[in-house]
Amino acid sequence: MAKAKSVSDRTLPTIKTLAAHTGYSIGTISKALRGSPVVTNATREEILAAARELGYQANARGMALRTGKTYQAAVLMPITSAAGYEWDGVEYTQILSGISQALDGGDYQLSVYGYRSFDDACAVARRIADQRLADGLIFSGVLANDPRIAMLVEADFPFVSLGRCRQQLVYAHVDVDNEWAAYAATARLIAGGHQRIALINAEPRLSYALDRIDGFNRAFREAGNEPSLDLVIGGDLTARFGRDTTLKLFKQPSPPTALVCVNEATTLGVLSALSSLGLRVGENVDVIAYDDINVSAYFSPPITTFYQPIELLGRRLGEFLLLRMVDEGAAKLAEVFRPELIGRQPDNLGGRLGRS
Amino acid sequence: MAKAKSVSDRTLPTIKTLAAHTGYSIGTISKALRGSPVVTNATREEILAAARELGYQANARGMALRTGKTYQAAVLMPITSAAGYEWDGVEYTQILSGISQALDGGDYQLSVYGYRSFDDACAVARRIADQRLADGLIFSGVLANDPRIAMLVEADFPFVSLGRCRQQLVYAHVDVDNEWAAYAATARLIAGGHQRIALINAEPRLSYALDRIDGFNRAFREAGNEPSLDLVIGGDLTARFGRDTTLKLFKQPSPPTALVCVNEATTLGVLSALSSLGLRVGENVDVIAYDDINVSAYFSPPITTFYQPIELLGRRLGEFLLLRMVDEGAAKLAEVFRPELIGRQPDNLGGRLGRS
DNA sequence: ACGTGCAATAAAAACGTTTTTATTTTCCTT
DNA sequence: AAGGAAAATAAAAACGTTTTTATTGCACGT
Repeated sequence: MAKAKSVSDRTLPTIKTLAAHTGYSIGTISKALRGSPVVTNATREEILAAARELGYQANARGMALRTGKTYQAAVLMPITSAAGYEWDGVEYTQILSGISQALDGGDYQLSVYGYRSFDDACAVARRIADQRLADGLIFSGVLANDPRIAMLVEADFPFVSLGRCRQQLVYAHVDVDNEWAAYAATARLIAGGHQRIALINAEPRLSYALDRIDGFNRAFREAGNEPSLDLVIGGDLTARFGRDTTLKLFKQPSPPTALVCVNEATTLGVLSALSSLGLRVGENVDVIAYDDINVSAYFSPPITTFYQPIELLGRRLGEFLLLRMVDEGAAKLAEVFRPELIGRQPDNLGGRLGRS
Repeated sequence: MAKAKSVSDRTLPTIKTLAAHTGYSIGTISKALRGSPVVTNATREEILAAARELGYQANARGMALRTGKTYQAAVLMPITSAAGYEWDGVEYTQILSGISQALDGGDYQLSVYGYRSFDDACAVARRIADQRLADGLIFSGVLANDPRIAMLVEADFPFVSLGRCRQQLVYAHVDVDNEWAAYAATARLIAGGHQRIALINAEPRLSYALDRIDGFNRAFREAGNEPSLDLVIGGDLTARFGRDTTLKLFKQPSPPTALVCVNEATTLGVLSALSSLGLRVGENVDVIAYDDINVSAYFSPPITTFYQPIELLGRRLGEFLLLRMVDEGAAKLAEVFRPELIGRQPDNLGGRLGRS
């Protein structure tokens, strides 16, 4: 039985193969392939033809070693522990998908680094920058005071963050306008007659959780009311958190009459809790949420949400990183998306707002 | 204003730095660091101490170039197009998380390759193997007759697939026992008195979709009934597909009385449709589903599911790949997980089965 | 005392590139 | 027709490793 020719047997054509094949020196081959103007057009054509013929592909490791570049774009990804896994972090599929789209066809390869804790994330980021494991870095889960941003800015290492910190630093980033998002949702509920509004929020050390609280407060302030700050709860964004929190809130002497939920997983938990409490959305209580994987339309009842174009955020992250890696200034690379309201049955706040 | 020292200014310690620092030659340094037995213990200690002191870390590119290894583990990931994004592929977060856990601490770096179509996936797989862009490959979405498996086996390139094809080939894989899973769900419904059972399935070119149909058929056969094959529908596994399909099924003259749903996204769509049709799960109709991101407990009503340990599958994929890359035979690297039933209200099939 | 064999280390080559420096060729100027 | 600048290409060096080959020093047996 003849053993199949293993992929490791064959040897790939290198620049040397091309040199032998065409009679030019390896230096000339290299220059021709890189499009250097010092080689004659005729020579270049000849070499390119040979490259095509032999199926030559530049060896990334050789290039990397010589140039010092890695041709890797690193992404930090939170790793969930197996135990109580629930929906958590699912939007990462979209983010990676977007980044991958941006990188597609270019020279950069997407490299994923998992981390288990924030400290871990910092350590990994530092290692990537210090050892130049990649030419650039993308990460999310930005804290109000994020040491990664400070460190990377200081080191002048190319990166793009999904989210903004609260320090006065210039860096490339993409974000959702969380302040406005929370403001708009809260204002809509206030206009609908609500005073006791709960905010099911992310952990308050996260920068965007603070932004949401700011928007929440602004809505009350503009309406001339005191914000119901006792109803602002932060936690991990799982369905369980949504349910547990809701059950707790409605045990209070003065429960909320409406809830703003920061993602769909918590929303699902909130709806589950409301249903088990015998409360009906749109009648006894109102809920406004934010999309991440866009299934709110299928909840019972369907929930009015603000749509966040997560995949687009991902694509922009990738695009910005590419620019940043070719030394585009960080100042220009910033984009903040405003979520878009998608009204759904039976959110009849619009009606209550006096429109009909 | 003094410019911050950029990360690209400093030069990292190399094996040469260590050589200069200790007085040994670079060859000896290399051997000492790799733990070769030819160097004296005293020398090794001395060199390791110097390495620690200078914070030396081996340069992956240098190693890669010399050894021909890439120290990259590639993963093929489906890329969803931005347009109608819905939940699709969210389980990839868990899979990547599991793989990342397996790779953690080792020498291999996780490299993600996006693909937009099956042909694209094949092309990317071939490129990875041909050009040795990575030392190993993981992919999912296996077809009954999957050209990637045939090609990689033929080339003897290390890989692990999530899913099994229907060709007689020896290759490392991890899978869910889909035949059994569908069998168990269908049998449970048949025992509960159902005859007209729908199977909301993946596209039938996918190997596991066929496995599910097999199990579905076996359950009917063992009960001595004709399977309701007209109620087996394949499609993309979105919530929209679940809803549209359900609405269609219940317009038929002879609609199903129970449904088996292949993942949670479709389940959500199915529930949404049932609700809009005025049907109540556990009363007019029964539903059994399969977990992917484990939120079925929060559906209204909560749905009985078979739990699939997706993150564990991911971890096993990574573990198997590591073994495969050090030349462990593929034959030993196979594991098929059986999902576990998680009964939830208001699935009262248990009651109807005559237990009480 | 003197090769022998072995242990320890040094030196050199190689992996596939890019880049710098050197050489050859061409062609223009006088 | 000779000299020299410019153009084209070749040669060599370098990136950081690992591995193969060469060298050194030393203990040993005779």
